[in-house]
Amino acid sequence: MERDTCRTHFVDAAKVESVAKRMERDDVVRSLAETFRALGDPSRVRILMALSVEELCVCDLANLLGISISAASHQLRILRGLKVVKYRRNGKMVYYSLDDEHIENLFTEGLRHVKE
Amino acid sequence: MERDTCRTHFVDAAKVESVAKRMERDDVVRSLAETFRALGDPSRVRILMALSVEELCVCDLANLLGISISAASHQLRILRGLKVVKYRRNGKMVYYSLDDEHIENLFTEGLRHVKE
DNA sequence: TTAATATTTGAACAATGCTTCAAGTGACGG
DNA sequence: CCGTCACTTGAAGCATTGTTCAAATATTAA
Repeated sequence: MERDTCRTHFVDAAKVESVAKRMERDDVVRSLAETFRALGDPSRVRILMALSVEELCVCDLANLLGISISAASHQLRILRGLKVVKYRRNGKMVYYSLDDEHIENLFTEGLRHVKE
Repeated sequence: MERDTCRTHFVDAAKVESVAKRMERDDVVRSLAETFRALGDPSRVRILMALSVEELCVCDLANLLGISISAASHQLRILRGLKVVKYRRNGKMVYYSLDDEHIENLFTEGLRHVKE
């Protein structure tokens, strides 16, 4: 059935089996990928960077990143949906901040990696 | 010039200025985003998951994930290019493993986040 | 060298994503 | 209630991405 696999039996079936047992469920894999993808955009990385310093309103964020308020809001919506950022409303303004310390850690660990 | 910004002066210019100083250079932002995006795909998350257990050849990986060898190789190329995984050749086989412990940490920290 | 195997690569196609523009909420003040 | 301001949302257009198929490379064995 599998047409595109290795023809020999050099595949270590036992090894594959033992690794297979350690794999997470599909929905976990899916949301993990979604979360990483959410962080995989320059504007959204800058948002994380800014919010790792302090909370900001949408307007300040947009000014800081040099993008339109609409664009900023769209990005924040994605991050919000994945619990990367949280927000609080104060009158007309909405202030965003990082959701939890896992995000902070993800961000700093990522930074360390790209900086070698 | 900026047409889509807030009209009032409720923008906290001092705050924005101080945050702006803490922002990383553009190329750092760019590669951080690239790295996160590289992790932002279910197949590639599974690759990380598998390789966090032990090194595997392309064929075993493809079997494990249920994707074609060609597809696996394409994904590995992306991860290789971003120093997420490294490889060693042994005869005809190529064994892949995670590049460094930053990646391992990124992965486990991400897992913790999606699992609440 | 030739054949076989493991992996890589290129091109093409459908699907997804980011940005912009325009219209829609929600909150406050007059 | 009406207008304004901060923000959100929907739709359209264009770019990017993941997969597949086919052809190419690399290594080993005969």
